[in-house]
Amino acid sequence: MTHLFAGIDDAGLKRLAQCMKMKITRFQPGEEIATLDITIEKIGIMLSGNAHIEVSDEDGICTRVGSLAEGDVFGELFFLPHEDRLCVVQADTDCQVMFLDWRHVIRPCPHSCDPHARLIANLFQLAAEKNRQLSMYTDILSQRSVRAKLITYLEGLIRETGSRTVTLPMSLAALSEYLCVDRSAMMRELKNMREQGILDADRRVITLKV
Amino acid sequence: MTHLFAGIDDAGLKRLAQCMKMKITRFQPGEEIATLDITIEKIGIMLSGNAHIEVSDEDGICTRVGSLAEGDVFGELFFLPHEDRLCVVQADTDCQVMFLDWRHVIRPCPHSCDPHARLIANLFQLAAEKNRQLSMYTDILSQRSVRAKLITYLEGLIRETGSRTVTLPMSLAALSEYLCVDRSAMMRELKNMREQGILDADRRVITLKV
DNA sequence: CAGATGCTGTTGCATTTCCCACAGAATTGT
DNA sequence: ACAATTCTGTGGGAAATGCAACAGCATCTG
Repeated sequence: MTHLFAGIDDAGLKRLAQCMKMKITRFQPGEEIATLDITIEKIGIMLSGNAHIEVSDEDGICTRVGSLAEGDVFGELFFLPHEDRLCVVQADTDCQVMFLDWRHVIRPCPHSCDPHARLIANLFQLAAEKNRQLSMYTDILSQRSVRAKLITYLEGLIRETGSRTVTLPMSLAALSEYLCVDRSAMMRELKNMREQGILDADRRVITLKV
Repeated sequence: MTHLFAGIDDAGLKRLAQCMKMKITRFQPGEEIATLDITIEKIGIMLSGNAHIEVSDEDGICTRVGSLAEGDVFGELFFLPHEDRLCVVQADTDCQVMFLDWRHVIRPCPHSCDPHARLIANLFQLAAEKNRQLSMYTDILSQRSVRAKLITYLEGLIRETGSRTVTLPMSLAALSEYLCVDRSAMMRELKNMREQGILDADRRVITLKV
């Protein structure tokens, strides 16, 4: 995974910090870190701690739409909310967050410095990766049966890890939610596939044999 | 929808064209316009004609993953393929395509010109919008029932158009594919909802009454 | 105009998926 | 070490979904 400051050395970082007036702020658990608008304005980087993004619809019902941990980047660039919805980033633990001002990011600094170009490239790379993740997810969800969803998901994991035996990064219960299927239906399907020799499954360790 | 060159006047465009060596190429139907790699290299803008993006997996099976029409932008920034897959942009009709070189885009030109900053901002805006579209789609697909998928889709349309009565931008058959459900099941559900007074539906004109 | 094609609307039937409920295994917290 | 909680694995019965097939309309084409 690309890092926002990948390929930028300390000297470059210092220059950037001046160049675009980085600010670092601390937040307490429960505090509001930022609200996301419909225009791109800010970029935040989680330096430490955990947070989440939640959207509330017209009825005031909140839904968690994402989690943020150390190193993660957030902002309108990565999550552009719908027009009439309120979208908030909220701290779960103590957090340190660095803010960049969008206007300074896109306006090339008068020195036309190299770290600057690098930062922009990294930002694009991150946006592209986010994009790829999302389309991988729609790939899974567009499968019609529980079995096809499972296989598509597992193939993705296999592609990432390079091994046909994978360990699920979450509980089976959580997986069923991720795949948007009933847990018991998924367990049943796992059993069927095991019986048909399509895969081996022992708790969270699964080997796809197709 | 933001345009790639939004807010840039003719003088600015000319300057940009020099600045980043824009190239315009023609393509015949069926011709390959570009292949998308796993690193960001190029940005293409459809000036005229139609094309599509297709991915072929290890078995050589192609799947259409997107359509491009006049004004659309493509490139690794917007569709980053999986590591071991071949991804091709292919012309459906006669096409004129403008190419920008990625390196010239992110490297602020020595003149630090304003159109340049504008172009970068527009690119980001487009990426963010693409992102939003994708997450809207996952929103729909993550609904468990045909009814919930329909309602989520319609609410999205209503939000976009501002009217509770919407005309579907595709045939009902195409909609069922988009929602990843069986066509007859969807028709049945539409009838049920009509009978229950949840909506009015006459062919592609639907009014949501909730 | 006639024929072809594609879209819409409907139905019976098979299958899958969901919901609910339960019990043992594993994990966490005290 | 024990209690509490979560996770895993299973099953029956209900409900939703998918499949296949057909007929009426609309649209396109020569």
